[in-house]
Amino acid sequence: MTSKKKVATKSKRSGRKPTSAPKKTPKVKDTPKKPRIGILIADDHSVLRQGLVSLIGFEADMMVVGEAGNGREAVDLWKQHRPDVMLLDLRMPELDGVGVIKQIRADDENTRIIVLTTFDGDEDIYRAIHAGAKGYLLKDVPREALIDCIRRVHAGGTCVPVHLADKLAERVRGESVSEREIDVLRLMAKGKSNKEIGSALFISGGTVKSHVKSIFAKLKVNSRAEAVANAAHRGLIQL
Amino acid sequence: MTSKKKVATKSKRSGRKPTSAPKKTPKVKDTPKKPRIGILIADDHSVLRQGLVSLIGFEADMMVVGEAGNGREAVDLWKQHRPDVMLLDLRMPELDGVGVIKQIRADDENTRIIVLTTFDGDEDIYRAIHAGAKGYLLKDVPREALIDCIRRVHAGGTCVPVHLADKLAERVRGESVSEREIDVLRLMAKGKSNKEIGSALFISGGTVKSHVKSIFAKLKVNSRAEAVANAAHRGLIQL
DNA sequence: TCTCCAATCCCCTTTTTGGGGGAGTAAACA
DNA sequence: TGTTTACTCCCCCAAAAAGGGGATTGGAGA
Repeated sequence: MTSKKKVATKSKRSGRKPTSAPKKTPKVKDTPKKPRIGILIADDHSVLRQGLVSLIGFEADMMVVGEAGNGREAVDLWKQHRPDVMLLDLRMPELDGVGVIKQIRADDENTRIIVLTTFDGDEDIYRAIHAGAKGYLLKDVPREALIDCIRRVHAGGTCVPVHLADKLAERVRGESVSEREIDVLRLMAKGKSNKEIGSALFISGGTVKSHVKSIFAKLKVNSRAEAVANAAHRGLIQL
Repeated sequence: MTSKKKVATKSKRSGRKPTSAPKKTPKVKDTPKKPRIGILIADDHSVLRQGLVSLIGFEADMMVVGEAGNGREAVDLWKQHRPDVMLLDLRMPELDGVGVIKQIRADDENTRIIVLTTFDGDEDIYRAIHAGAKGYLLKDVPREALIDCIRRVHAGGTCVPVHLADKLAERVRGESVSEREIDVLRLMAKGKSNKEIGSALFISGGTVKSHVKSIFAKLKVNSRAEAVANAAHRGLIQL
């Protein structure tokens, strides 16, 4: 399953610290002194995995140590290889990205995980960062940004694109939707009336109405249909 | 922008017909007789493009002739290169996949286009196939299936995974939602009332109500909130 | 041609929603 | 300790939606 491409050892490394120590005689012994950044890839799209492997293959100071196609595999391979950096998709079969982060950080608080995903729903970002991800990239990142992000996170830093950071900040400022309200939202998306929602949650229809009112206020909408659309867009509920 | 990886000319070709004609002396003159399948890639995710380039690079009888990062670019590059097969993502900036298919088929009825996308919403599949796509793959396809699909489509065939074909069939059986009804759905998702929708579409609120009724019937739902959720899930509307 | 159906408009009734309030309890937080 | 906040429940009332019926037009297809 795992591709075994051999990296062409292009010298493009250490472009950030011009240490001005021009050893014109490249000693072969140098290589073991500088171990590569070991990277674990977890994504259910094989084509995308191949893209990452290929991109990372261009970098002399990085190497892919494993590829996982689902969440459980990701945790297993992490335990097996203990990579320096992990590239992780949020939406995966078996175990979703946030679950993977939580499980891994239960083992090692300091693991460097970069979430690389398609979705920019506020909730996804928030949950990933909150769970302990050090970076959050959308899959349309240019190649340089990805590589730069890996280096930054490996060095102990973080990386979140500005427009995503803005969403995060907005999310912190804005009032957050409570668990109970999300229960209501989910049933709302199934077409239930307040009374039906009340029955399902063992509360009165009037209470549901109160929840609905505060949902509207928090999401800044004024109808159930809009609330469902908004909540789905933010990633509060899955359709 | 376009990567210029040189293919390693791995001999893995014609693995389907074991012709049992083991030419131990590979004649160099063979190559021009068999021109490669020229492939154009259109996807807004650079990492995924890289993955495709890399995967296709392993095949001796295929080559990537161009990479587009959005719909408009895709059409331009198609006109410029006239590739044998085009791999196309549906969700792209500037111009979406279906729009690309339509524009290209206006020029050439016989273009072979494979839609390669993340979403399996019924509507996406239907629209793509209806617009003239020859193949429809989800991005989690294994590498072999992708290559096989390219060969099949290039040979004039089609390729749609069974579970997607099922959805297509189901869609044909079920009643389809009309354009006007989708207009209504879109405004519904924005929280508009029937009266507001009527004003926006220059029809009476009563007419909107009729549309809403038939939407409910077709989607088999009984509230606006559920209709929005269902329509979004099917890909009828985007949130 | 005739039929089907999308699109437009209308009637009726009952139920639900949306927008105002207020208010008590328990838990978390400063 | 006091304050906030999620969760629960209640009131009233106007507007909208849901569910039922029917009717006309014009175009696409059998």
